[in-house]
Amino acid sequence: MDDRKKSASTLKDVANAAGVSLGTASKVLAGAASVSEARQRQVWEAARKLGYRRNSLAAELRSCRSTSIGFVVPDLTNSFFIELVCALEDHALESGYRLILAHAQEDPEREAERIRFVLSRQVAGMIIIPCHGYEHAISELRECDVPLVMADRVDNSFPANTVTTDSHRAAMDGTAHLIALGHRRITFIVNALDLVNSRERAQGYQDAMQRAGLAQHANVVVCGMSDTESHATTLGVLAARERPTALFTGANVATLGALRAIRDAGLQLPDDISLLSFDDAPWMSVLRPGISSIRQPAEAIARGIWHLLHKQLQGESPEIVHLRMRADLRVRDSTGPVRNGEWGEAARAAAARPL
Amino acid sequence: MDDRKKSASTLKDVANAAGVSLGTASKVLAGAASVSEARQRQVWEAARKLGYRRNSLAAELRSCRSTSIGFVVPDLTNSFFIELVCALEDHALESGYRLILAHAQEDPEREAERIRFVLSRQVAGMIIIPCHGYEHAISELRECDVPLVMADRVDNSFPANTVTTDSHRAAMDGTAHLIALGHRRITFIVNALDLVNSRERAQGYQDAMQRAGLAQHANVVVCGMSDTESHATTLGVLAARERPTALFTGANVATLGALRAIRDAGLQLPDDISLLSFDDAPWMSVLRPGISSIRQPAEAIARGIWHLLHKQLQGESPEIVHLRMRADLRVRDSTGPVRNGEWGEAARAAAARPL
DNA sequence: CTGAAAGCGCTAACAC
DNA sequence: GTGTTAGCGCTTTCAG
Repeated sequence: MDDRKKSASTLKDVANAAGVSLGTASKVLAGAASVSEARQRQVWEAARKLGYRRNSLAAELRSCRSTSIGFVVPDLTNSFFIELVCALEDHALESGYRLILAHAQEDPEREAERIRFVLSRQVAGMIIIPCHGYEHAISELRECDVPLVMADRVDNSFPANTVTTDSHRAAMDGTAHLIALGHRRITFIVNALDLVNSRERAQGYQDAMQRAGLAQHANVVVCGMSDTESHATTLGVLAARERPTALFTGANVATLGALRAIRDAGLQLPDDISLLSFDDAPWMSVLRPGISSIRQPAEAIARGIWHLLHKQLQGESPEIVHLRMRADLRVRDSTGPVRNGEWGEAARAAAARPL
Repeated sequence: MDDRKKSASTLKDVANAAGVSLGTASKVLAGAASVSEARQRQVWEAARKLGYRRNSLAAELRSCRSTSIGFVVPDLTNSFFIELVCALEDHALESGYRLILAHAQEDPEREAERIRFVLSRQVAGMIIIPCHGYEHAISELRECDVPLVMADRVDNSFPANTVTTDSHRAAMDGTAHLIALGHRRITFIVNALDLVNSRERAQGYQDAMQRAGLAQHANVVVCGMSDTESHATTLGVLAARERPTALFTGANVATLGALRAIRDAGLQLPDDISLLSFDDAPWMSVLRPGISSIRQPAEAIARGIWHLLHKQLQGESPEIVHLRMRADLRVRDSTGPVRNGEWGEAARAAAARPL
C-alpha cells in the first residue's frame, strides 16, 4: 500500500514538456513513424529528462492487450521446473512476451490463489503445471477463455492443450534397465499417487515388472512431498527383512530422501543397492557415484508448450492438442548388477527367463 | 496480444445484475461493512453467478496502490536464491502482499529489462539481488522512490537498505578450517570478481591465508559464471605441477564445476583433495562424501529483507539500514586432513606454526 | 446507507 | 501530421 504520485511523471507531463499533445507523445513513445522527426526527438528528450516510465497498468487497461504470460509452477525447488522456466522465458522474450512466474509451493490452495492473481492481472495467456489436488484450483479457470497450456502433471483427458512426458514408457525403460542388471526386488518410491504423472510412472514400473514375470516383487511405496518424509519412508524400506536390491525413485523429493536414507543406512551405491532416479539434476553427474536417472526433455517440453501457447495467442487453432515427449535413460554409476550372493533360486530362475 | 472483451464480466455487469449501483458493488466486493446485508448478498450472488473476476489493473490504476512486490533474482538455478524466494513469498503473503518474480538469468541487460518491467507494473516495493555489472541496471531505479531492499551482492556503500552475508568472515572461517586440517596449498575458485560478495569471499580467503603465514600459497582463480567454464578452469588447476591439496569454491557454479573436474581427474574426496563449498545445497548432504559447505542463513536474510521492506511500505524510517548476517560452516566429509606424504619440509614447518 | 460523478494514465479513433 | 476526445474498469469522494 503506497501512493507515490509525488514524483512519477506521466505521459501528460512529457507531452507538456515537449510542447506536443498527449496523443502525439503516446504515438512517439509507442514507436509510431507518423510523427515528424523533430517532434519525435522533442518527445524522447522530454521523456528522458523527466525520467518518464510508462504505466503499463494504464496502457494495458486501455488497450485491452497484454504481453504477459502467467506461468504457475508447483515447485521451484525442482530443477526440472527451473529448466522449464528458463527455456520458456527465452521463448516468450523472443516472441515479445514476458513471463509472470507464480509459485504454488505444492499447495493447492496457494495454487488457486496464484491462478486468481495472474488472471486478475489480465495476462495474455497462461501456462500451468498443477499441484496434486488441483481440481479446485483449475476451477478458477472456468468461463475464462485465456489461451492456456497445461503441462507435466496432466494427462490426455484434460480439456486443454497439454504437453507431457511419456512417463509410463520412461518408467518401463528404467525398470527394464534394473531388471537387465539382474535385479528382482525393485521398490518404486513415489511422492504421491494423486499426481497423474507419478501414477503413470508407478504404472509403468508395475507393467514392466509384470511383463518380466516379477509381479510378485512389485512394490510401490508412497513417500510424500517432503524430504523428511521420503527419508523416513526409505529408511523403512531399507530396514525390511527382505531388503530390495534396487530402488527406483519416481520423483525429485523421493530421490533426495532415498539417497539420504541409503547413506544413513551405511549402504554403498551401487554395491549394496542400486538407485535409479526419475528426474535428472545437475548434481547427479558431478559426484561419484553418478546417479543414474531418467531425464525429461525439458527443452523440448518448453518448446512444445510455447508452440501451443503461441498459436493460441495468435488466435489460431481452437482444437485441443496433446503433446507427449519421450524421456531418456542416463545410465551412470548408481545402478549396477545385483550381487549374486543375494539371489535365491527363484530369483535366479526368473533372471534366466527372457524379459 | 489478445482482446478478450467477449466474456469477461465487469463490475458494472455485477452491479446491474444485483440491481445496485456500481459504487455499491465496488464497496461490497472490497469488503466494506457499510452496505446493508441484503445488498451484500445480492452483489456476491451476482458476482458468483457471472463468474466475476476483478480487473486488478484497473483497481490499482485507480487507487494508486498495489500489493505486489517485485523481486528481481539473478539465478533461479541457485538453491540459495530459491530458498530466499520461498521464504519471502511466505512473508509477503502474511503481510498481504504478493511477489512478482523476475528472473535476470545473470544477464545485466535482462536485469535492466526486468527492473523496468516490474517498475512499469507499479509495484509497491522492490527487492533486488543484482547480477554483476549491474550499475546500468540499477540506474533504472534513479528518480524512483519505490521502497527498495537490495540483497546479497551488494556492500554497505550502496545507497539503499541492504541485507548481506558477512562473506569476508565466512570465507576466513572456511579457510581456517582447511588450514587447521593441515592444508597449505589451498586454491580459491570464484565465479567472478566483479560480484561484490565474491570479491569479499576471495578477500576473506586471502586474509586468512596471510594471517596463517601462507600468503605465498594463496591463489585465487576466476572460473566464470557457467558450469562448463568452471569445470575447465578447475581441470587446469588440478593439472598444475604442484596440485593444491584443497579447493575452496566461492560460489555455486564453481562447486559444481570443481566437483565434476575432481571426478574427471579420478581424484578421491577427501583423500586426494579436499573441497569446501561456499553456499550449501540440499544434495550436498545426501551423498557420500557429504560436501563441506558454508551455509548462508537464508531464512534470516529473508526475514531481514522483509523487515526492511515492510517498514518502508508502511512509510517508516527513511534512514538507510545495512543488515549483515553471519554464515556458518558445515563440516561434512569432503574436507579432511592433508595427506602427510604430500608435505614438503616447508609445509610441515608451517603446519607446526600456530595459526 | 446508496447513487452519481470524477477521474487514475493511457490508447485509439476521429477530426482538423 | 497533429490535437481532441472518449473511454478501459475500477475506486472514491460527495451529495442525498
